[in-house]
Amino acid sequence: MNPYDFKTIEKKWQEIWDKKGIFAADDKSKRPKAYVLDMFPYPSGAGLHVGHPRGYIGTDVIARFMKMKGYNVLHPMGWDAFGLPAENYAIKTGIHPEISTKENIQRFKKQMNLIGLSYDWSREVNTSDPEYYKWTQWIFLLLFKKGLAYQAVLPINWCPSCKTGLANEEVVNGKCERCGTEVTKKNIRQWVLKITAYSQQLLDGLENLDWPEKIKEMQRNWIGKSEGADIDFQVKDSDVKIKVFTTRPDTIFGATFLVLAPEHPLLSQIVSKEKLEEVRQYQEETKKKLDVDRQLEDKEKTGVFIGSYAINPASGKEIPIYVADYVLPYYGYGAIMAVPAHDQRDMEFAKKYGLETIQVIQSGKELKEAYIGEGSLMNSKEFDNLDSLKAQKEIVSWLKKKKLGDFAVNYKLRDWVFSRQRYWGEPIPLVFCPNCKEKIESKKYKKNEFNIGEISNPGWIALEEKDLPLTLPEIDKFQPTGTGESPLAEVSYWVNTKCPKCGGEAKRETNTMPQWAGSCWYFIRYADPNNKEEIIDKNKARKWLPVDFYIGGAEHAVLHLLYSRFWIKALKEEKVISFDEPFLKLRTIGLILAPDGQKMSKSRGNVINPDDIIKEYGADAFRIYEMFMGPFDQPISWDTKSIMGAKRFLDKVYAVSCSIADVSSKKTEKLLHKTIKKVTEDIQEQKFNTAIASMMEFINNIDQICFDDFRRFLKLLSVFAPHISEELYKPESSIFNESWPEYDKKIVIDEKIEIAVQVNGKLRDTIFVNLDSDEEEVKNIALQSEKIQKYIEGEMKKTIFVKNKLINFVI
RNA sequence: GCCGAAGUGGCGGAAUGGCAGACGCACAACACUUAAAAUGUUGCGAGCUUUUGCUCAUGAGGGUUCGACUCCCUCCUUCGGCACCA
Repeated sequence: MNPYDFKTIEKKWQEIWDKKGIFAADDKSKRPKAYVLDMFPYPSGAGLHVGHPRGYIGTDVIARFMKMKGYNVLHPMGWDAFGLPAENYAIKTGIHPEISTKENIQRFKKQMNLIGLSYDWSREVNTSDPEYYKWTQWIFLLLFKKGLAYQAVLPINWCPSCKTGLANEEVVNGKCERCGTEVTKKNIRQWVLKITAYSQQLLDGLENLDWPEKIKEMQRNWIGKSEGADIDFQVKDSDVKIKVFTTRPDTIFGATFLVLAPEHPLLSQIVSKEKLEEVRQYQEETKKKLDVDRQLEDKEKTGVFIGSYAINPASGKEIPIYVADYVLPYYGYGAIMAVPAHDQRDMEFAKKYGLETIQVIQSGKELKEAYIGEGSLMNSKEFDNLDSLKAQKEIVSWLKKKKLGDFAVNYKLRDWVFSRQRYWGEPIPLVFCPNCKEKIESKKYKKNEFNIGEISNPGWIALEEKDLPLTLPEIDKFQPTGTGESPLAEVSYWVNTKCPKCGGEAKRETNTMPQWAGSCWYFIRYADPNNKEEIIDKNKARKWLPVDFYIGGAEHAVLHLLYSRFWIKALKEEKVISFDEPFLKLRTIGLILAPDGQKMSKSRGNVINPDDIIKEYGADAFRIYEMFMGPFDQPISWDTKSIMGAKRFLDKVYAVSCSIADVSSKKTEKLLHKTIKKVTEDIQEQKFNTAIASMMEFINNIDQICFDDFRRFLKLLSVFAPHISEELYKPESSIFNESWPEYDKKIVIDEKIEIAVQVNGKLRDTIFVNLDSDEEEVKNIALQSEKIQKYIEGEMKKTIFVKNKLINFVI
């Protein structure tokens, strides 16, 4: 048997597809649309390894399948091209990120084309292209004007030696990845987006999405809704009230102290003179700690009494106020009422500092550990003996009447820190104008002169749409400034500008946007990539959006998918688009690990390059193997040996094409229809591995096949192995312009079927019976079997009969 | 610690209440060949058995059921995610 010449065939068809534009999405077609999308990659310097294409091939199978099913398919690809590695590479080598990024994109594209992926390259987008990021900036301004952007001073990871801010991934074990210095915190002015304004909507929106339950659950946990109460604690001898959130207002009589986070804003007002120094020192200590350290598992609790007391609004008792780092500033109000009897952390803290413990829920046993369950109340005055769930409602209502508290909902979700002190990102299109600042602060401005964003961030003025894109200035020094600011801050000709509102002297914002910005909305742009007037034409938006099928790594379960959903909800409110969830159906890919079971990475030296595999076995064999190796959503180790199986299968298909008969045998015909059924169903459930297995069975078991039937088989194969299928199909234009084969229900059915005969649930024989035989008929045949007779001695208690499956005699 | 997923031949996996191991890899024997490779044919969970066949076997133990890889309980292991969340 001659192996087929994949090199020639694959190159030939890739060129034909490209020339004829077979896979271009048609803006004018009346056919129903299917938008099939990959998560676009960051074009790293390392190129693709064999793990990346798994998702791309899966998406490609679906896109080609949908096309043959009669859909007008949109299947684009692009580049998430801003990001840290390109900038770090520039710092090291002086090569401009734009240049290295362009080179990387070339390489990625070449590798993708070798695989034969059916992308519509006419719609390619690149997030670092000014024509693209013009619209990223446009969306930012829309959010800003809507009041969804605000400034805050927040700590960033800071390397005191490199004098630069660090991303979380650049901090390894609390040390700077580059120089090994201990990382500390530095407060920096940041832009923050109010994603929390959409907490409930983001939670509710998950309901109707066809996403893996696991991913939905992760988003729910991330949003972290909890219901409880806000309660005010009056500070003794002061006007200050400390607000806390609690999920257990029923335990309020057991609240014997308050704990504030070291970052709590009211701390300085209520700390006593004697304790001032001690508290300040504790705050400093906390600053040195990284979140990681602060959250270490069995770390001993630390804290400081601040010398002041608060009044428990229920019991009226005076309770001490502490500051401790186990209370986090971001969650709730950065302050808790501590109930040592019913919260383990509070109990540990109380034991260490000798604080009072009052049990208020009956637990039925001695309290060695905090009792966190439900029960009847005790030590709670008029609420005694009330069930804790009921007591929650009554106590909050009672506090509400006294104006000391109210029912409240709290979310774990935090607002999104949106600025980066970096060069290689989208410039934030704002200027700071002292003149306008004064105008806003003195309220001497006309109605509609300033937008909501400008009024709530005095001095910060939005660029006008006609001035977008605000492009990155060319620089050749990418080194960090040492002050924590972006390298852009050094480019004075760029920074100093005129205010678009008043024409006065102004300075540009030098922070840039995070990498997520471009990926929040790229799928919108694919529908209308070259539009210079609008972000997207309304008709095209209606035609293509939202995404019907989205495939990517589970590592994006929370951030990318959540941020993107947030932007879409805001854009819908502004009527830019008319859908409120971007990705209707989502499926995740299992990681491909190196043969050693480790993650593939350059540093481990275990990377397998798809180019080498394709050179040796061909793109079709590579594609078949990637889809055959195991369930699509499970992680799996690469095994180059096993690809031989895929190659042999294709060689066999090729051999069949050389011995075509005039008519197919009955056996072959039946098998063909069964295979069509199985492959169709499996593709719809992304069970690509079993779809391929059934095609292998088909090829292994046919005896005599005619060209028409062989072509039907090739259609099934074509979505997985497109090149060889095109070649053998001998098409007019392309096999992908043909329609997906249908199977005949009558042919699929077997008239005689084999069923299992069991005695006491153990298999003893199998017999052939007519399809749909009834119990009596099967019983008669089964009892004739000698094997069965051997086992049937004594009284038959009952017979279990499952039509077309089995008969079981219970003795 | 919590949440989630998973555990099946030498290996990747199939079967999600009804004949465990489809399909593939590796391996072995045979055929073709001067030879090797490639290809083809056959075999391939373990034990007992001359064959027929029998017994055991899906991480461990228990349970439900006529019947359990599949459902329930306890435990072990691995992988992922989250982690002092008030």
